[in-house]
Order: sequence, then structure tokens, then C-alpha cells
Amino acid sequence: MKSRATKTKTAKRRIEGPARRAQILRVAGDMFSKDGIDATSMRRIAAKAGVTATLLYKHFADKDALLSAIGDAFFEKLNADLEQTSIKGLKDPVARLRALMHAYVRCGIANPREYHLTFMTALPQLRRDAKMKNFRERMRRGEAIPAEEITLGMMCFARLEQAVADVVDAKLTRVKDVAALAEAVWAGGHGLVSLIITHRDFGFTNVDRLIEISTDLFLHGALKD
Amino acid sequence: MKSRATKTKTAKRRIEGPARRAQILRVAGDMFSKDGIDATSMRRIAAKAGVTATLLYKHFADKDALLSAIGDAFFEKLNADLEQTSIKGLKDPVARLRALMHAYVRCGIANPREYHLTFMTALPQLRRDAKMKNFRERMRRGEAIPAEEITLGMMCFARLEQAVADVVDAKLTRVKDVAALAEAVWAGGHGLVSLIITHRDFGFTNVDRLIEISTDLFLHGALKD
DNA sequence: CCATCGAGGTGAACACTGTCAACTTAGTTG
DNA sequence: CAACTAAGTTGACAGTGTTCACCTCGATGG
Repeated sequence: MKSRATKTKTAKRRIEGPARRAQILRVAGDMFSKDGIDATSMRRIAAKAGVTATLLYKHFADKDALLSAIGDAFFEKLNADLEQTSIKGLKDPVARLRALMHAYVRCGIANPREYHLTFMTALPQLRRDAKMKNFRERMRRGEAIPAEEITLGMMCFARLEQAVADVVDAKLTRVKDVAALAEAVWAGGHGLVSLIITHRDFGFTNVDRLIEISTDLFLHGALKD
Repeated sequence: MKSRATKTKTAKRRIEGPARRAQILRVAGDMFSKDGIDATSMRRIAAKAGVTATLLYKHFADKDALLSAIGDAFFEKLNADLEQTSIKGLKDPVARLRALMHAYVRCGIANPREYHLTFMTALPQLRRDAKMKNFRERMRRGEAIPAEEITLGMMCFARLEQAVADVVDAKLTRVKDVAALAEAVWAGGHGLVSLIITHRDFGFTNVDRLIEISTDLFLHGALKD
């Protein structure tokens, strides 16, 4: 009873920690995706959250940590989108891979700032890539990986790799190296997204058609005959 | 004689304008590509150039302008690299396109900071993309474009588009839309470069092989049969 | 019931940043 | 020599990320 009472009563503070944190994340996410990363200062985020800048540092080590937390939210979105396409239950592995590429590209284009933050900005102190590398090495060695070590980024890439593996397993591809092929497919999708979101005024002949042609090129290029 | 004297004597000032400008560009380029864009402040650039920060603003409107000037230098490099591959005089249009893609990717990987600055950072006030769009529209309409309006970026893209056109003209491709195909090829190369330079720790199975596979996928995907 | 503790929150400061108006300096020219 | 102009500096403004010392107040153990 004591511990239960503790928990319920602690919840009655002013605003509970997690709620504040969530509020800050919401506000920061809004401002950041409206005004951009540089134009959104810690002080302005704090002001909009009705709080002092100092408080932000009780919830996030620094600005990068705050932004990276927003990045995590994007991974959530991306992972959900990719999961959606798996749920559709397309039987043809090639159609599945195509659907996955489309989902990736559309999600990136729909959330340009977040995409830029997570995939086009190097935040080495997060060690996201290093963890990814470790994850992939252990996967290759067939090790079992504890659920709590699996990040959303890993989930996303694993989905892609699985889709690629399915196509390879069906003996439909020229190249058989699943890992390398998955990387190539990612590079293809990433190229599309990053080009389109950073060069909005370039005057691409037709973005939808470009996406279509590009994914087609990739898939056709990967397949036999 | 008067005007000649003016010019020669003016050269004896302290340091002539253009020389200072070049020096600043050199110093800034060095610092920027060693320490990164944010860690390189105007004051530190100035200090290293043995000058006050204020003076930088007599040569460049603001920091973005300075960085964009450095970007221009990268376009020079890129354009030279692409030209080199044309000079090689490969007869097979497919081999030519492949060589061009390789040159692009290698140049990007060899100059990651500059690549990031020019292709992965949106500097709308430069209107580079808008000019590009205008250029391409006029090209499509068959207009002649005055040499002084042609930027190095345009040259680069035109080289790519030409290489693609050669392949299309040889009736080797499935898709015949040169513009869209060129955009897709660019997206492919760009995806490779940007992924590799931002995610150095991702643990790509083998970068050289990835480039090989990726370009192959693209080319094979574009060709008939 | 009261001292204490810790989480939520603040104010003021530090060392920076990009930028600019006002000023000095020094070389050229009529 | 006087006037002009390009090269360069001083000193400030407003804003940045971040931190330290401090306060407040509800919950808790004695």
C-alpha cells in the first residue's frame, strides 16, 4: 500500500515529469518543423512551453538530445508506415519490396524536417549508426538480440532487409548479397527523398513520376532478365 | 597610360581586394572542412586570416554568402572531374554514363563537407535551384542561353543529361524521358554519396562494392532486356 | 508534527555567436 | 594640397547554448 500511495500521490505534483517532457517535445517538434532547426532556440521553445530555458536542461542533456528525441518520434512514424505495408499482405515479394520503398519515400517527403534531422544530419554522440553496425554484425552471426536493445531504426532497416531477402530467396535477383542489396535499395530511396526535400525549387519534371521511374529502375535493375 | 598606372599602383595597397577575398576563402574553406560548418565562426575565420571579423562583411554579405562561395569552388572541382571523364572519350554511351556516375560519387565522397554544403543544405536565398529550373525550362524550349548566365551547376547537370541522352538516342533504354531519367540517375548517385558521408559508422558491408552494385542496378534497370 | 529530501522550477550570469554603424588609416588622383 | 575611396578597426547590440546557485513545495521518514 505504501508504494502505491507514493506513486499516486507523487502524480499530483504540479506537472509530472513525463508530461512536461512530452509537452516540451510537442512544442519543440512543432516549432522545429515550422521554423527549422537553427531558428528555433532553446529559449523560444521554453517560452512557448510557458517555462524557463533552464528547465529544458533538466529533461534533455542539450539541444542535440532534444532534437534527437524528436528524431525518435519520426522513427516511430516511419516504422509504423513500413509496418502498414507489411500488413497489407502482398504475396509477390517484388510488389512487397516496391510497396516498402514507396512507403519510405512518401514518409520522408511528408516529414521533410524530421527526415533531414534523422537521416541527413550527423549526430555522432548519439551513436545511432554505431549501434546499427553492432546490431547488423550480431544479426549476421545469428546472435539473438535482447528486445530492449532493438531500436526503431533497427526495426525499420530489418523490415527492408527482410523484404529484400524474400526477393532474393525467391531466386528472382541477379545479385544475391542481401545486405549489400538492402543498402543499395536504401540508398536509392534515400537519394529520392533527400533530393526532393532539399531541392524543392529545382523543378523536377514530375515528382510522382520520378519516384515511379526511380523505384522501377531499381527493381528492374535488381531482377533477372 | 593613366588607367594602366592606376591599376599597377592600386596593386601596391596593403593587400588588394581580390587577394584578400581569395585568402579568406582559402582559410574559411580549410577551417570549415576540418571543423565543420557550425564550429567555424566568422570571428575565428577572421582571426586565422589575421584580420577583424568585420572585414569579412566587406567581402561577403553574410556567413551564408561566404559558405556559398566555398560551395562554388566545389562545383568547380566537380565540373572538372566530370569533364575529365568526358575527355576519356569512351565510345559506348553506357560506359560513359557509368563513368560519369562514378566520377560524381567519388568526388562527393572525397569532399564530404563541401558536398553536404552544396547538395544537402538548403540555402534558398542563393536561388541556385530556381535558376536551375529556369535554365532547364529554357533548354527544353530550345532557347539559346547566354554564356554568362550558365553556372557550373548547370554545366554539371547538362553533362549528366547529355550522357543520358546519348544512351536514350542509342535506343538502349526502356524509359525515353531524358529529363526524368537524368533526375533519377542523379537521385541514385546522390543517395549513395549522402548516405555514405553522413552515416560513416553505419557499417556498410563494403563501400566500393556498394557503389558498384548500386550503379549497376541503376544502369541495368534503365536498359532494355 | 517536524525536519529533511528531492523534483520542479527560476534568475542571473558566462562565453560565445552573426552582424552593423561609426570610425580611422593609407594610398590615389584631380 | 584637398578630396576621395578602398581597406581595415572599435565597440556595440541582440541573441545563442549552457550552467550554477538558488528557491519552492509536496511527500516522506522519524
